[in-house]
Amino acid sequence: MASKYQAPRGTFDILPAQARARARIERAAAAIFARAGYEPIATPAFEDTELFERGVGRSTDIVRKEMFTFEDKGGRSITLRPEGTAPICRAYIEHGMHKLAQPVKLSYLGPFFRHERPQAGRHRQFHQLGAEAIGTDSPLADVEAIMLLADLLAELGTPGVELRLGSLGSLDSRRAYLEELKAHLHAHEGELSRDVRERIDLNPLRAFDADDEGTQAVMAAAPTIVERLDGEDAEHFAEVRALLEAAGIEHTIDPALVRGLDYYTRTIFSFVCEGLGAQSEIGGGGRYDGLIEQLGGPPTPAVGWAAGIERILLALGEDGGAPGRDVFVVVAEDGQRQRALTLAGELRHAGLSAEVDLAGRSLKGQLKHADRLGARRALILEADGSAQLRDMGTGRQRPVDTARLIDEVAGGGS
RNA sequence: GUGGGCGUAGCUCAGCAGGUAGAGCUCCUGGUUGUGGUCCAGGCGGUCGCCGGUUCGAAUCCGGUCGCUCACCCCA
Repeated sequence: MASKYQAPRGTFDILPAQARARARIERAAAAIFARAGYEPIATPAFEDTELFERGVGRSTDIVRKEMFTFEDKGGRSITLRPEGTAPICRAYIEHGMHKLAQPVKLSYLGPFFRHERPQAGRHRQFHQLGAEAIGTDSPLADVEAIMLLADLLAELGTPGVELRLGSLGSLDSRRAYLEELKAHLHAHEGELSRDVRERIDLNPLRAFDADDEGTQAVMAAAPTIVERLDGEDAEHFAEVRALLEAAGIEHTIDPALVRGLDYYTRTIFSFVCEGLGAQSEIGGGGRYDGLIEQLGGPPTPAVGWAAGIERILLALGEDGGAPGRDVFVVVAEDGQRQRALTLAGELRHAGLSAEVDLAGRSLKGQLKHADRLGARRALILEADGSAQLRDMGTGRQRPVDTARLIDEVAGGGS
């Protein structure tokens, strides 16, 4: 344990057992994305700092205190990406994707970086997978996106998942609403908990999920943003809700739903999972109709989400299980080692997993090793050139002809 | 950035009215003159996070520091 070097704070090594559990998630997501036509895209792990300042918003915690920012040798300010949507929008604009058939549907998977104090479900380098549908303001796109994440979580068997839904309206109506909410809170300052009172101007929405009674009473009479949506925004939200109902996706309206980025408009949503610790959000997203224009592109509505892979793993409680092997080739006598490797090669070319002892173990040691690896069968090569195929489950073995090895292994049960 | 808990073998931990380090698991070897999974024996493996202080003597006490972890904040 006294190793001199450790993975940097908030980072971690993904060891083989973990890698297997992650691979399952990644495969499931890739299949869901492919079937729905969300094509993979990958953007760099770092971008110009300004992309995030303009895209995510200078007032957000992410930009104010959580970015890994440094200067490159040319004096440019570079930032390790804290989120995936702004870079994808940058790519959309840079490659003129507005000229493609709209919407452009994309999916991604990769590492992201935020300089936060680590805790359960929160790391400095973490992994997200996500989807974006760019170029349509149809509520159908909002619901299709939500369906993808709901499907993924369901297919993985994630327990206790809940969908929270909200709408922010346009940037203007959102700003107006927040002023109204602050005014309401200021008018009742005396009845609020100290915590909430101190954050009225910083984060008034948080007052909605305060536990103390005084605050709850004030919030019961507070305006909600959903009530303040104007005509088109209200209609859009109603359609999203109706479509979710039609798709059989349960959800609850949450007036306090918070997103960490400034660019969201209209629909926002969050999948939460109890029992994850303090970081209960497993994935979330929303519509960002103004972002692409904000970044210098043509006015382009879009919707998308991201989910935290570490959070999904936490919710699944998975360890990855044992890898297993189809065959372990054992030698009864050292002179057979070269032949063992050759035969393992044949098995591998046939699509089977096969290993040989690389450590000079005794016959007994090799079988023990095969057992530890979870090998289903052991092929034992005798000094006289004959061979036995041993079923590691039952302990039964029979002679086999290594000239017809693939047939022998594929055919017989043992 | 703030607060709580914790830092002893690869892993999980015991040891702590201060006397100079242990267990289980893992791994390797043997018991089994060819054959694993149970059992038994042996072996490998530790600057007791680091620095300093008290003491004849510290893993055990004190101070500092670093790290991990949980929570606040905030979020994937």
